[in-house]
Amino acid sequence: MSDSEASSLSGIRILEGVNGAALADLEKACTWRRYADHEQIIDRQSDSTDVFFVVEGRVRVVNYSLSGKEITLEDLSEGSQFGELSALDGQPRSASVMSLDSCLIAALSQDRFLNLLRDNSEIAFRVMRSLAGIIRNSTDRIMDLSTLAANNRVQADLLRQARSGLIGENQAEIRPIPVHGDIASRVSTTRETVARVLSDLARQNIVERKKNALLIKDLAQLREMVEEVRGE
Amino acid sequence: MSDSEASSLSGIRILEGVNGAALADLEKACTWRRYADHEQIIDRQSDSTDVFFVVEGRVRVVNYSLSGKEITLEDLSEGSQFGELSALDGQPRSASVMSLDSCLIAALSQDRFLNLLRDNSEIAFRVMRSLAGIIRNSTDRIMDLSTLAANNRVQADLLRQARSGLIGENQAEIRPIPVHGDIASRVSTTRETVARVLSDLARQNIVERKKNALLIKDLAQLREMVEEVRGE
DNA sequence: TCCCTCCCGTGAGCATGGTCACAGACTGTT
DNA sequence: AACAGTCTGTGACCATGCTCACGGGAGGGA
Repeated sequence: MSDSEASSLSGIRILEGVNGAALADLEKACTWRRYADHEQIIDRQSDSTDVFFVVEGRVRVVNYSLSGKEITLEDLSEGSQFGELSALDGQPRSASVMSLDSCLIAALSQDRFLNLLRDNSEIAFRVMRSLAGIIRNSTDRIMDLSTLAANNRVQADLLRQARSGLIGENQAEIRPIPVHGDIASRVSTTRETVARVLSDLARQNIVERKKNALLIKDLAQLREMVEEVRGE
Repeated sequence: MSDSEASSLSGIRILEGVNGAALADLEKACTWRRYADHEQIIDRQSDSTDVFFVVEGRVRVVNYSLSGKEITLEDLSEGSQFGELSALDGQPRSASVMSLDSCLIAALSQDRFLNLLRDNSEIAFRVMRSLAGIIRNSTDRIMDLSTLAANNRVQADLLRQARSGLIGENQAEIRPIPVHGDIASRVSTTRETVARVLSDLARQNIVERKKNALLIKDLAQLREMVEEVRGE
């Protein structure tokens, strides 16, 4: 992403096609703010209703159990938006959001957002499709939690991550090496279980821990290990 | 619901406020069909794109693991719609839907549905709010699956069901008596575990199985049992 | 160089709850 | 009245995986 785009909304997917003047207008209407690593951007249960655009950096949508256990719902990168739920229905925030990087975030008021949706059905459709995507991911996750054992959920997560780092037909590289605790938080298990699964896979020559990448050497077999148990 | 409304779309929540002529037009555009008990209405993975309205009866949105285990995602009653996801994004169905009763269902084509949303932003907003509600429910469920033990999930489900049958401050009546297997399918556990939890609660005088209702005699204590574990 | 702080790896112990197996209750049917 | 079908209750067994505990490696400041 070039610097000239860095502080504009031109990279935001749901706003694609908004013409220059209207976009400049929106940019002016936003409150812009830069966040450092691991800063809280939204607090669950708070009752703000702004919508946020991720202009630069990455953010994580999370929830905490009362015991402090962290459940990752989704990671979002540049071009995404979050906070639509409260803007749409006026209810309190359903989850917390924190920065993973140094982030540049633009916040748009509920009013402006709703007007935008009302006046531009193309954008409304993009929002609906984005919501539909979140629902599809959520139901997949519910199915995983309901039907897969913990170690298979870890394997399934590796497969998902592998999709963006394919090398040829049967191999993939995940980089940077994922932190075990992060995987655990995504698939609702413990750091230790993730470590054990990875050790097992390494012993079976299916993955290999490289200097700064995790190499998956046999995608097919990994896939088989997940499917196998799904079936029984 | 009176008979005069029984075969019209006037009870469908997202269509509220559509004026008579336009509504009659939509009604004519729909394919109407009556389903008996436990008939399949949508098959997961199929690639139809219609949207369905529940005019009469109740339907269940479910998914099956390959082993045949049934995971209930949601039960819908009169006035709801389903099938929007595929209509919006053109992807295959994300879940199966079956009738629970004898149902009267109206199906509207993707084209007509999308035109409707484009031409009537009020309806588009209702659809968005409805999607937002599904997402909120899903994330709650993911949190429950991630942080609660099986028996606490059963208790939590009882609390949810109790909300629509309150008797005074601290008691509630759930009727008809829920079938154990149904609860199990909603909270992803087994029929046996549900039976054991209910037995325990009966022993502790918190619930009582009546002739054709489940009486919850101490909501406060039940609530406490769930919260307690959520915290640790 | 020496801490300090994150991670990672792994063993032991134990609670949870899924599985299997039956027996009993209740309903509607012939 | 007998029977089939569906739902419930409970015991026994045992795998999974969470918890706790600890040691080791790798990087980064001072």
